[in-house]
Amino acid sequence: MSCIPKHTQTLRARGYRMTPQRLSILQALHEGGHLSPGQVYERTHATGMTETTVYRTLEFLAENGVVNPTQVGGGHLTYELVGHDHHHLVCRSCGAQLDLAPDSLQPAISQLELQTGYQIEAGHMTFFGLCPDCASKL
Amino acid sequence: MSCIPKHTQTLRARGYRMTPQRLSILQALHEGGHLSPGQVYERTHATGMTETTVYRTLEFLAENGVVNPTQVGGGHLTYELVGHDHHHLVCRSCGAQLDLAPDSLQPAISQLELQTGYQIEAGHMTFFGLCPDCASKL
DNA sequence: TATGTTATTGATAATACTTGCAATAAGGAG
DNA sequence: CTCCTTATTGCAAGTATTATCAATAACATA
Repeated sequence: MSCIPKHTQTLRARGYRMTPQRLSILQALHEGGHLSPGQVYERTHATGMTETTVYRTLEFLAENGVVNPTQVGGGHLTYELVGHDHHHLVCRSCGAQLDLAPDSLQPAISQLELQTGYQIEAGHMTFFGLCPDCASKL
Repeated sequence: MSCIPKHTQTLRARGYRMTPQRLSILQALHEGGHLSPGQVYERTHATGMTETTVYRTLEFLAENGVVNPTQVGGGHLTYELVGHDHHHLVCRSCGAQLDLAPDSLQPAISQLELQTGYQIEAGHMTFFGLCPDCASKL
């Protein structure tokens, strides 16, 4: 079951349009998990996708809450569909990555929502730190 | 009082060197708060700084825990000295930003450290969400 | 189903960022 | 103080990302 029709509705309701390019990118993210703009382009350019469109569409989808932008490692951005939520913990020294349960931050986030009145969408946060191995070596 | 001598020691202890370029970049961050690579370059190129060196040095300092890379808004990275810790909450619709107290995440982070064994350095996290105004409009 | 409005795309050009390598200089050893 | 090792820099060339604008096509309406 795909959640793509739902996103189509969301966008239409706001006056935007669903296009083959947007569908193709959503499909790629649905199958691929986190992908960088370059990886999205690789998976979609067979159908006549442009790099410009990939970048623009990913940013557009992020603004509309359909995908989450995530900073993994050294300053590079990846994107993933909302609803595939989980958090990352990456070692700043060796780069080792750990996935964290989506609700591991829930208490903290609920607390922040109460304090600020914001409706927080923190489906995909990345924390940096030192893994036990590297911490013991430094 | 500057904390730069302390960072010099840290780097030397690991076999790295302190250079005029690194000092100049640390100084700029000390005065400027968060800065993008471009902003760092603007503030330092009078002394003969290269763009390449700015990018390389910021990445180097981040790897060594001297600066925090922070993703603010649409995929662009800024850096700031550690020790100026606080978190951000930015509205994905109108861009409004709120600063959060540095210890507002402490309980959650301590919890994660226990679970994973990692030593987490989350001095500067950015959360996205909807501010009360935008939430009511959509 | 045909039509009009306007969101979206693609091509091009500009800017931002990264990589490779030879030349330089930090800082430990003598 | 001088020399040596090698971390660091600058240059030049490559790749990634963003901006501009005319041409296209989604989809609401009749």
